[in-house]
Amino acid sequence: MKQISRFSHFGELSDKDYFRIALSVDCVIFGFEDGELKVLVIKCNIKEYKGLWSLLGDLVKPDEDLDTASYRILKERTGLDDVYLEQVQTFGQVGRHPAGRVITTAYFSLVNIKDHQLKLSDNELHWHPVNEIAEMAFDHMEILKGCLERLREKVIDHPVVFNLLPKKFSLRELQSLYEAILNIKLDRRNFRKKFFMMDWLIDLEELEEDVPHRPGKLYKFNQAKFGRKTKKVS
Amino acid sequence: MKQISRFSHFGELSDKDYFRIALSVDCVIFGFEDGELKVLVIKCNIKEYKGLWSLLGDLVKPDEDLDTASYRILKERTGLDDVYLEQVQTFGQVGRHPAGRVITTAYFSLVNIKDHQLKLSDNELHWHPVNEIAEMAFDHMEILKGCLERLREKVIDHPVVFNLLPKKFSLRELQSLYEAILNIKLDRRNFRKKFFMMDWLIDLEELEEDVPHRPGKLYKFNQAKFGRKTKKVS
DNA sequence: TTCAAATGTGTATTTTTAACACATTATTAC
DNA sequence: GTAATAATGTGTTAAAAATACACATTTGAA
Repeated sequence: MKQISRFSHFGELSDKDYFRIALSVDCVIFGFEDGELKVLVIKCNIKEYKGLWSLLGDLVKPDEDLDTASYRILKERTGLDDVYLEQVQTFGQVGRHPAGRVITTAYFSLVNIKDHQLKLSDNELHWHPVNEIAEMAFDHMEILKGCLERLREKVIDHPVVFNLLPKKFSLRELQSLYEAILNIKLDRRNFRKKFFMMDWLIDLEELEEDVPHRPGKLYKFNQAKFGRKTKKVS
Repeated sequence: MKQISRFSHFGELSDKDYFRIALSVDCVIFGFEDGELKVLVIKCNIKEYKGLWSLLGDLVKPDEDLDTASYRILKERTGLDDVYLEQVQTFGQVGRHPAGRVITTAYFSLVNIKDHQLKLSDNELHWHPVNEIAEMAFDHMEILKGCLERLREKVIDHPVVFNLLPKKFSLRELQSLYEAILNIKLDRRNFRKKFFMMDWLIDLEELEEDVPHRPGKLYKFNQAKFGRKTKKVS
């Protein structure tokens, strides 16, 4: 109770208010490729979790905001600037990291895989199908699940999936993306009807190329209608 | 980049991976009284925010999980054990706390005000109508807004509001609670119909007492249908 | 030229949500 | 005890949203 009082009411933090704690952010970076939802992971080298996949994360710096830290990681890892990023949950279990007390705040982000293919090769980074991951290092499986669930809730009401697609895309690609995220089959006619009604799409009057079948029309996201990408749409 | 590698891949955290950071949790404790949604606040005594309301929070202990810390605060402040608690968001802006770098994880909780009236008197705690708070200490206004928004989303699909009511309640009380949370008027007939359809309620075959009008039937929450209070219902 | 595969399109049905009014019951005031 | 007050309790109709469903068209490939 004394500690509460000191903390809530009176001046500076005293030495014993601090302890050896590290703060990190972990990014669940989603991508979409070959009809599958994928997540960017890296092989874990610490002995406790040798060989398992882990998420991309880093310690937060003393003078760095949480959001800034996660943007930094994304930039460093994917080279991408203008990505969708959303804080999901903070994981603070005492024993979650073998190296000590590390609290991590999880973010999910949505990127178009094609936009940064080049950066991947010389690295141990890897796009892994979300559905095919059963085990990860640390509590990263739990983090991944939490972020996936949040993504699923999000896409139902909010136009965020466009961050996973190239600028121009067909309705088939869009539908297949929703099916991959939600893990369900959708009716093509109802899907199209709904999207046209919502007015989220702009018809580019162009056709797909290099597809082994009748090409579909290409669309782009009606961004003007929603303002900044990362802003929540009500 | 070196720091990323050390952190992600190799053994122990080195000294420079730590910095003077304090971790806290803040609880937005909601209650319902006199037809209003209220939040439990305390007068802030630090000079920068003298006289403003602040949320109830405390530093997390070195060996304490985040969830445990927020339960502890609730227990200390309200005397209540079995409360609904949900993590909402972590606030880590560099300058958010005048005493130093303090990162806080916000939780909201739902309690029945009547259950712990006694504990309040000798304290500076105060139940304040949510709608009448315009300014708070620190970034607590932002935290409150975030939690309120989360609560609003939550109550639409999930049976959590019962935590704000006494064991026995009338449909009028229940509806008035929804109206207070969502800040809208609801149609009484549709409201009742919906609740009976959802099968969330058990008719206690009792009537209200001490009401200055025709008493309504009393109900209790159909808890058996949903398992643990704090568990998410899909 | 034919085949395969995906595009593009509309209607009927069901379900959900929203709007809406009056008789009944208990309390209170006279 | 009678009348006034105030809230309870109850169904139907209309509108909107979600779902189910089939066939002709276009292009690429064989």
